[in-house]
Amino acid sequence: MAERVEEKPWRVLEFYSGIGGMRYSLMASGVVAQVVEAFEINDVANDVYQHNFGHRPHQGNIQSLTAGDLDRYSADAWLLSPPCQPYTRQVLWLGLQKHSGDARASSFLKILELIPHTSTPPRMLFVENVVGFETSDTHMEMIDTLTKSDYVTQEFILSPLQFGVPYSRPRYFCLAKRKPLSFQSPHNNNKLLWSPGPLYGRDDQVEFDKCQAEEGSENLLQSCEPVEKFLDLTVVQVNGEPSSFDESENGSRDCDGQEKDDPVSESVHQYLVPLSLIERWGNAMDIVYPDSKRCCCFTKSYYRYVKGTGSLLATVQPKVKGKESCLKEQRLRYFTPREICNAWKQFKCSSRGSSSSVSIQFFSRLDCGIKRAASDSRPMMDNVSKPRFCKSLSTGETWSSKSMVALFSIERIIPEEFVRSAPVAFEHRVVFSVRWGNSWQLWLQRDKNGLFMEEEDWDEFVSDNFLGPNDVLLFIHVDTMFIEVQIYKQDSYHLKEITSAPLQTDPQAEVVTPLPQTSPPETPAPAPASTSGARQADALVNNPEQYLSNPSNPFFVKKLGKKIDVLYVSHLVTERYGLQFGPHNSPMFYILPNEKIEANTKIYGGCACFNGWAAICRKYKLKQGDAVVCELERSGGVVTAVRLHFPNE
DNA sequence: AAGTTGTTAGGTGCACACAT
DNA sequence: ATGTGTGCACCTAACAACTT
Repeated sequence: MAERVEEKPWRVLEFYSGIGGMRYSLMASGVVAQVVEAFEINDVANDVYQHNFGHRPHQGNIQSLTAGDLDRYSADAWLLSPPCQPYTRQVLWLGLQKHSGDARASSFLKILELIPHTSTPPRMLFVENVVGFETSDTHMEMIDTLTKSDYVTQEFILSPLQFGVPYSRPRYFCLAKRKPLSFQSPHNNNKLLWSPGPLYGRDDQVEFDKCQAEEGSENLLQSCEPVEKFLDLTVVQVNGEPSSFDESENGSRDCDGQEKDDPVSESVHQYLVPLSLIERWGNAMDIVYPDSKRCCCFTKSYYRYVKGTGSLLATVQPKVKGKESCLKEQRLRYFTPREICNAWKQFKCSSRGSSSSVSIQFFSRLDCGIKRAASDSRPMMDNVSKPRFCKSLSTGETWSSKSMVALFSIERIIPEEFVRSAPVAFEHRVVFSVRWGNSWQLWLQRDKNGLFMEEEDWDEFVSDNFLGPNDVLLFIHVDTMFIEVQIYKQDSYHLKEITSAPLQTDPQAEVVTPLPQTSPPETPAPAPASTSGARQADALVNNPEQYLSNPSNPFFVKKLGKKIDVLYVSHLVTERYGLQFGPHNSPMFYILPNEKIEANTKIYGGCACFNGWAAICRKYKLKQGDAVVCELERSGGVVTAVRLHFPNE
C-alpha cells in the first residue's frame, strides 16, 4: 500500500469509519490522500469524527449503496474495518458464530460484491478485523470475490508489540491491489504472514507462520518501550502504604483527608481499583507494572468491568510481581483515557513504525479508550439506531416537578420527535426500565405544551433513583411503550453510567456508590440462599463470580442431587435479584461452552424451574455432588437463558 | 422447642420406543 | 396388538435450616 502509483492524492473511501482511527492513521502515514467520503451508522461515532476532521460521515445503511453510488467517488482506495463481532472468540465460544450469516458481516460482503459492477473499481483495498476473521467463511468469500475481481492480496496478523509498542492487540489485516499493480515482494502474495517484515521489503529473518511468530515474541517484548513511557505525568503513582480507600466502592471517596486535599493524588484516586473488585476478580486481572513491556487490549467495557477488558497498572511495585496475595498492596489503578491515547501516539512516534504502510495498519480503531478521550464526557451509547432523547438540568433546577417554578415541568415532557417513533404506543403510558431490573409505569397526559408524564409517577421515579442536579438521563425506545433509561452520574472527571440501584448521596458528593442489594453488578452480596443446600453448593465453588461472563448477571450455584429432571431457581435467588420468568412452558435456553440447548421454563408450585436438565447432566457427565455455576441471562427483564459454567473442569 | 419456609427426594402418571 | 422399559413432567411429603 505504501507504493505510490502517481503524484496526485489518493481518493479514499472509508467504510465503517468509527471515530476516524483509520483516517488518522492515513494522515499520520504521510500518504498524500484525500478521504472523499466516510460511512458510519453510529451517530455518536460520527459526532467524534466530525469533531476531529470537520466532516460528518454519511450515516446511511452501507447495504443500500449501489455500484453507481460508489463510482461517483472515483476512489483509488477503500479502507474497510467491518464489524468484528461475528468473528470474536466469545461468539465462537458460545457456539453462536454465524460469520457471513450474521447481518453485520453481510453488509461487508455486499460491498465487496459491488466491486465487479463498478466502472472504476478501487485499485487498492485495506481490510482490518479481529483475529478469527481469517478462518471465517466471510474471509473465504472475501478472498474469492477479490480473486475473481483481479486483486492480489497479502494478509497479516500483527500486533503493536511487533513495532515496539507495549500493547498486545493482534489484528488481522489484508492488503489488496488490483492488477496490474503489484506488491514489492510478490512471492508473499496470497499468504497469511505473521511478521511485518515484507512491509519493509524485508524477507530475511522474519516469521512467516504463527509458530515462528510466537517463538519470536519474547524478543519482541524485549525491544518494546516500557509502559511507563505512556503514563500520564499528572497521575503518577503514589508510593506508600495502602490507604483506607479499599472500603469504598469508588476510590475517589472515603479516603483520608490528606489525599483528598492533594489534587494529584485525588486524580489518582478516581482510577484506583476498589479492593472489593480485587478480592473478587484478582485472579482474573491482567496486572502490568511501569517497567512492563506489554499490556492487554483495552475494550469498550474497560472501567465498567475488570475481567478481560484491559490491563490494570500496579502503582506500587511489589517484591514478587503478579503474586495474587500482594494485589491489595499494589494500589492497582485503571489506565486513564489520556494514557490509552498516549499509547496510541507513542506508536505513531515509534521509530520502526513510521513507515506509511505500518502506520495505516496500526492506527486503526483503538476502541473505547480513544473514544472516551475523544468524546470527552459524552456517555457511550449502544443501540444507537433506536429513537432516544436525553435530559439534563440547567443550573439551579432539580428533577422533582414540585420544585419547578415554571408553569409546566420541562423535565416531564416527552419530545414529540420521540413520540412520533411509536405514536400509538405513547397514548396513555410508558414503562421505564433500568439496567438493574427495576421498572416504573408512568401515566401520560397531553396538553398544549406536549405529552407529559404524570407528576406523581415522575417524582417517584426521581426519588427512587435519587436523581441529582448533575445527573443525565438517556431514554431509549425499546418497544411499544417500553423505554430503557440509562442514568449517568457525574464524578469529578466524567459521566459514569449507573448500572445498579443508586444509594442516596451526600448532596456535596458527586459520586454514587452502587448498591449491591437489589442487584449485584460488580460486588454481589454473598451467595443467595437460606437453606443448607444452596449454602453447601456455594461452598463447593470458590469465588463463583469469577466464572460469569457478565459480572452484572444474576447467578447461583447448583449442587446436583439425586433428582435432576428440572433445574430449580430458588425463591431466594428470585427475590434477591427481582427475577421475572416467562409463563409456564415459555421457551428458554441453556448456554453451554459449545452449544445452546432449547428448553422450557416451568412454574411448579410458584417456583420457577427449567426442564431438560437431566439431559444436560448426562451429556456433560455431571454426577451427584457436582456443582454448576448458573448464570442467568435476561431479555426484557425476563430470564431467557441459563449460562452454565463447570468449575470442576 | 415449636413453627415457618424453602429445597429436594420420592412417587405417580403419561408418552414414547422397542421387543415380542 | 400388546407388554415392557425408559424418560420426563408434575405433585407432594419429608427434611433441613432458619426464625421466633
